[in-house]
Amino acid sequence: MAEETSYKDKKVINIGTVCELTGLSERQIRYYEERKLIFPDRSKGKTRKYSFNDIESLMKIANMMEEGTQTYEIRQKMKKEKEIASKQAVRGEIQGQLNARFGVQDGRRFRS
Amino acid sequence: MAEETSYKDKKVINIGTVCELTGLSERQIRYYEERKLIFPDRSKGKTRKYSFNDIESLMKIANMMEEGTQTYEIRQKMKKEKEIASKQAVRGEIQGQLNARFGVQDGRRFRS
DNA sequence: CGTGTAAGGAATTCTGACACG
DNA sequence: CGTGTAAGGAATTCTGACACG
Repeated sequence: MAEETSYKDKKVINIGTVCELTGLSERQIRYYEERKLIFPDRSKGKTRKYSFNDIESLMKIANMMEEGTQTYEIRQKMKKEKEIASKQAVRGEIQGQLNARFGVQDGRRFRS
Repeated sequence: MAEETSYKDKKVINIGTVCELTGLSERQIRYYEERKLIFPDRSKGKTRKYSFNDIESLMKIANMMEEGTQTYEIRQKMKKEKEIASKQAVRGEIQGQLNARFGVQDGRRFRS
């Protein structure tokens, strides 16, 4: 259940490297940010910083763009996925509370 | 046994970001490279690229330096650790070959 | 030995705009 | 709408060297 997110989510990659990893141009990457599809951090000097997660998102975006999907539609789709994920998180939390009270460990039940 | 190395090993981080993450100066980081303690990649434009693994190494190096260890000794120590790791890799490989021939699956033995 | 710094240049990134369609 | 490009400036990074110790 616990995931290794520390590296995937850290925004440390410059736009030039993102271009290499995704095959996209700087122009495209900045435009997708303008259209609210990705959200890089900024360093003091204003340079954009991306995470590996951002890169994965960009590759998915690139695929959808190739299929002719518009940025607006992509944003809609991402919003929906986010809602689903959030519902699953709530469900997981409730499940966790149930487990804490009524007990499940390594698949075996117990009473606390 | 299979590890998620794809992100940890990818050299994508610029030196400025490494400074922020490690608290070291550019000068220090470049010097440790000169002393063969780290080995960043280079982009076309000659800028250095580091991985998260490099950053972890640098933090260990920083700790040893604070304790007064010399770069030479650190390099020796790293060499030894590398040898140990390599021996373990060999052992793991042999074990894998044994398993392939005589069989272990999910902890249960089998004959092929 | 390990690190700071000023020096000068090269590579990187940024923004706003014009262009095409 | 999505992307290329030239423009000018600002931030980043690089190397080799001098300094201190």
